[in-house]
Amino acid sequence: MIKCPECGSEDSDEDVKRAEICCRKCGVVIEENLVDMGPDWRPTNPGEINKGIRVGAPATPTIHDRGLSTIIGGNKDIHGGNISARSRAQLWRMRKWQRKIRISNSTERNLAFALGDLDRVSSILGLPRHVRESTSITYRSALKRKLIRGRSIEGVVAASLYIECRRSKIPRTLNEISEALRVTKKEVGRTYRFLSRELDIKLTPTSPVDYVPRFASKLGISIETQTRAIEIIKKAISKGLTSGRGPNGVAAGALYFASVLLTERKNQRDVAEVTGVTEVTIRNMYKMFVNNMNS
DNA sequence: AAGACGAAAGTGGTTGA
DNA sequence: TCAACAACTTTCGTCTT
Repeated sequence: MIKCPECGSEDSDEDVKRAEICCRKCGVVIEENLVDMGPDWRPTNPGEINKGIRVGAPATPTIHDRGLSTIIGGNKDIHGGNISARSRAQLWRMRKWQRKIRISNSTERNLAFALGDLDRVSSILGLPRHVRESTSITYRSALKRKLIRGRSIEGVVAASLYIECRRSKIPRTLNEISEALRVTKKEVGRTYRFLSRELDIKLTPTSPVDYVPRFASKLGISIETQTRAIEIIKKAISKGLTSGRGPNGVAAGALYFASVLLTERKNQRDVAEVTGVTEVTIRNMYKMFVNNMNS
């Protein structure tokens, strides 16, 4: 168990889904971007589960050929000795063809690029592995259905990522994703709607509640205040005040409101900064909460 | 001086004819 | 396809602490 650097409590909470460890007492995030320390092998097919096979890389959707290709090695024989010029030439030709076959057509090349982007971005955003994998699966099906045509690779990666984050209930805002991938927010939004229609993916609207823990820990807001913010949001939802309003705006307003109520006041600029909405929106949400929550 | 507040105009997306 | 519309942003001036 890890000791919290803020309050010294040893009661920490490991959230595998969000890849975070946070303190149960004060809510501070102790560790972010957890690395899965489990074994990096796993059965590559159902039959192998029982056999307990422990070798070989797993087939992973995050590499364009699922990590199953052969790599032809260097110019030494198995004893470490040199090999003849003729064999060397042959090896060279074999490698050449291997490369060509591995990334043979435009589809494969596209996938290789896309998965590279995905890898980079998901580490920037600190996303757990399962999101990365399901994103690459989504991307593959988009590719197979020829939905990439006329769209940028980054745009479709961004959209797939956005979809999978929402599905796994660890939403990232359009802002965060578009920034990480250098795609405009507009394009991500458009592509995301297109994909969800074409691939028949139905998403439940994001609940502002899902944003609270992450925003709160970035702001250094205590668990009590977080809990209060969540209560506020739930109450607002049940009164129908949130419909049509951006979930991150609602989360921002509720966090600000809660921080004022519990005398842990944060300034609007900081809240605006981490939640990706403007101070004006926070004020509007705040006003709305104040006017409607005194019952 | 920094932060909070509000007004007003602008922007991008959705909707319904 | 286009105009109306709501949500949100930008900008800026004023008030409060």
